[in-house]
Amino acid sequence: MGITKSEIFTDEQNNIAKIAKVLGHPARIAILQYILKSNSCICGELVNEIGLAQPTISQHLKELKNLKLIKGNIDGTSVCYCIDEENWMKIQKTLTQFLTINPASMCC
Amino acid sequence: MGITKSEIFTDEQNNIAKIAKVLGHPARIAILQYILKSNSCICGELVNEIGLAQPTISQHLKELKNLKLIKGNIDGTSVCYCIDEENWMKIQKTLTQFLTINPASMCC
DNA sequence: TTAATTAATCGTAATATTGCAATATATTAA
DNA sequence: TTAATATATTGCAATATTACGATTAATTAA
Repeated sequence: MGITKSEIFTDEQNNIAKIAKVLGHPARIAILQYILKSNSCICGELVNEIGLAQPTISQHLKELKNLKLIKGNIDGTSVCYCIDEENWMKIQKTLTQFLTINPASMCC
Repeated sequence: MGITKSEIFTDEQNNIAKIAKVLGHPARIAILQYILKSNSCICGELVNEIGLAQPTISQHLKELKNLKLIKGNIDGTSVCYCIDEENWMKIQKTLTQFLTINPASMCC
């Protein structure tokens, strides 16, 4: 089918999966790493830095924006993207919390 | 196209994305949460617990096994799945490290 | 205004994912 | 052995994702 049955899962499960899904592409990881690395905001340099076409980068940026990992500020003809600190922290917390194992639950 | 250009990204970027991709489905999150919650290992209860067909669950389990988040022990006709603690920790570290922002890099 | 620049959107082809019925495999029980 | 049970695999249909050329929209420079 190709369609995920979101209805049968909890909001938390859907939320964690949604976050992970957006992080599940190397181009988006590369974009985030580049923004994190650059002390200042960046814009279309991503197209040169990463070897993907401009519409492709734009599409990936859109997904990162939708999840609110980044935000874009229009600066002349270009757009400056930066980390959306507040939401990043929330997302970080959600994933970190999920990944934190209670060792007592292990058995094999 | 639908094909990810893995060659143009670093191993680290591909690795982080691969991990996130596996976590990017609510059924797999639900499976992991169930294993974590149950004090003992589980097997086909997942099919009853989660509202998906047996082959679908089996497929999701396979992906979790491939990433080594879980491991399966054959126990009679059933299979007991549990967290692969060692690898889970590694994966946890990889993601957590990536998500840890250096606040100095923010600008907007 | 017009040209240049930059980024977003549209349309589309190629590939991947999700889900399940049917089937195969493997182990245990009788 | 045969039947029963549990899980994995195969094959397929429906949908999603990735990537990019072409185009559009928006801003700045001349």
